[in-house]
Amino acid sequence: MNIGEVAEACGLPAKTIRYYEEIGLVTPDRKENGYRDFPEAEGHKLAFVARARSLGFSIEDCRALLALYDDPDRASSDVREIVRSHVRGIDRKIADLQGMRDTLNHLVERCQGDERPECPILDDLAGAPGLVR
Amino acid sequence: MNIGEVAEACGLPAKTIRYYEEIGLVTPDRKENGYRDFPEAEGHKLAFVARARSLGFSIEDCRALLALYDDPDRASSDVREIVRSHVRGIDRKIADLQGMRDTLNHLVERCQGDERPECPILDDLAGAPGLVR
DNA sequence: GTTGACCTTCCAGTGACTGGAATGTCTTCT
DNA sequence: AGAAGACATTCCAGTCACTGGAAGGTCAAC
Repeated sequence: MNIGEVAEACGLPAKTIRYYEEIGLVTPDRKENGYRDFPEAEGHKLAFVARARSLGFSIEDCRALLALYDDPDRASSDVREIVRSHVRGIDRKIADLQGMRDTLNHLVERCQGDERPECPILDDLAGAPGLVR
Repeated sequence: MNIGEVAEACGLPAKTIRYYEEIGLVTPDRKENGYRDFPEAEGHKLAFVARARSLGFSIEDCRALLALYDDPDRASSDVREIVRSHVRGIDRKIADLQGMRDTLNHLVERCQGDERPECPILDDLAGAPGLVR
């Protein structure tokens, strides 16, 4: 399979697939003309990585997950631990974002949003002791 | 004020403050010995940016907010629009992360997490038609 | 005079791509 | 046979917001 076909199949841009080869996530063959040739297994790996990335895993997580995927003697607890740790990270991010959103929503509520310069949002950012801090 | 003092005061690393000068967010004076000298107004700007960054605003948002902060003829609606747009972005991120978390939690629930290789998580990533997809 | 804390600039690296230039190859049409 | 257009290749640079480190200058205290 050419890079274009495998890109179409797994939903990743060709540029990204070349990058994944560069960092050693996949190792396609080469045809005589220098074109990459992806056997089925490499296409599967790319689809695997695409799905893992869409679930927020880092490239290094993907590398670890791929290694487990390739290892018939893996322990499923190893997989689960990677995933659990990732979920903890996601939970932290969600909590951070919710904190920001709540603060910002309070500020937006208190701002008239008209043509006048008075603005509790700027006052807060400038360090004025607001109600919500 | 030296960079170290202002860093202490606003809670930003000195490196970050130098970077902010490089990209034109702040413009400290210079002493005869070449050291940066931050007048009070520049220290306030840094504190402003530090707070805005902690609320997730991009550097370019900070630049726009600083410009409004400096403009006595601003309209508070301009401020509010920047903030609202930022909140929309945060909401999108939260929704994305919650989607990931829910999917991952379902997968973790179905994985035994023992010494055996069978693993619904890997099956899902590999594209097996799982229950939760 | 020497230590140590502070300051300076400059360069390189992070993560995960993405864009673009310059060039080569393949397929199809005339 | 030649030309167009779609595909492929490599390499370099840029993104965002810093962060680390090297090599060196300055200042205050002992």
